[in-house]
Amino acid sequence: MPELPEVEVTRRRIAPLLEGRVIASVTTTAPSYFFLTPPATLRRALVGHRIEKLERRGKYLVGAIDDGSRLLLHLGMTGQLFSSAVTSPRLLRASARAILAPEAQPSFTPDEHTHLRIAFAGGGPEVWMRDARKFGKVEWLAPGRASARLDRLGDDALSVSGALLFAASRKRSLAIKSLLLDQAVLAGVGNIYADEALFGAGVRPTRAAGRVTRAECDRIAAALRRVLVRSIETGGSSISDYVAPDGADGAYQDERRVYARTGEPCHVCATPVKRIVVGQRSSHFCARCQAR
DNA sequence: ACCGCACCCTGAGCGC
DNA sequence: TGCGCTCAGGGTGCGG
Repeated sequence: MPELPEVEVTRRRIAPLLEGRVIASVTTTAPSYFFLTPPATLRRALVGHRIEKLERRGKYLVGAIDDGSRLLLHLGMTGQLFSSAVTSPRLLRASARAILAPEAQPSFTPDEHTHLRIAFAGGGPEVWMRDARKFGKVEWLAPGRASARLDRLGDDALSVSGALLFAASRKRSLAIKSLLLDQAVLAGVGNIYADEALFGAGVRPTRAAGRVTRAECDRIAAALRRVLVRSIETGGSSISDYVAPDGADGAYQDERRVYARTGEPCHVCATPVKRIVVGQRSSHFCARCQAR
């Protein structure tokens, strides 16, 4: 679900609820691979402490805690991080959505997928994390402790340059689309924005990375920055699960040019958008606008 | 070193 | 209605 724009919008809107508040309690579901740090350890580490600042590294949220430790959150494919005070149809199953009229939908109550609930001293809305597929992650890092996951990440995708893409792609035989998705090259790019950027640059997703020219790298970098910034401005893409912490939907899905538009006409030339598989991920492009 | 693949899960939507 | 199938915004670890 969440790529850089959705994670950034989440960070901006959840930070006011989180930053500087003393954590009163931490409630979790049972231990599972979702918790890289076991729930009991997590509770001990967080209760009584404050998250001073919430930052973003690629698709990770990193909370800086008052004792120098850090809390890492990753939303995986279906992760949702939100205020306990909000409701949204996206927090409900389709079956529940179908039964209840929108005005009759009660505020969300924690279900079996609500893996983390953080309450604060002095009350107010809690911060809840829900993830049906459990591809997300929660990890606590003791003071001074490095994180292999964070250390692996390349430059943040918002600061991508053509020079960086050109250097990273030389002598690489994989598809340029797969290179863009490699978090060690660029942190934050996911399937939607890789497809959208390649469309914007007029480059086919299957092109061998090593054969992409310097001029094309410049165009890809510019298009990537453009779609990421625009998506943040519009609140991200709400395609199936993504909901902002305040319960609002994003609107960038309405500005997509190719992603999940298979068979629909290209907005530029009306050629039906094609869907193929590149590196085990569905990929969408216009065969006319994105020449071989 | 690089690259493709299986795998970690649940739920929606489709054809029959 | 229900079954079986495919698909889904991510990341890791393995083997060739």
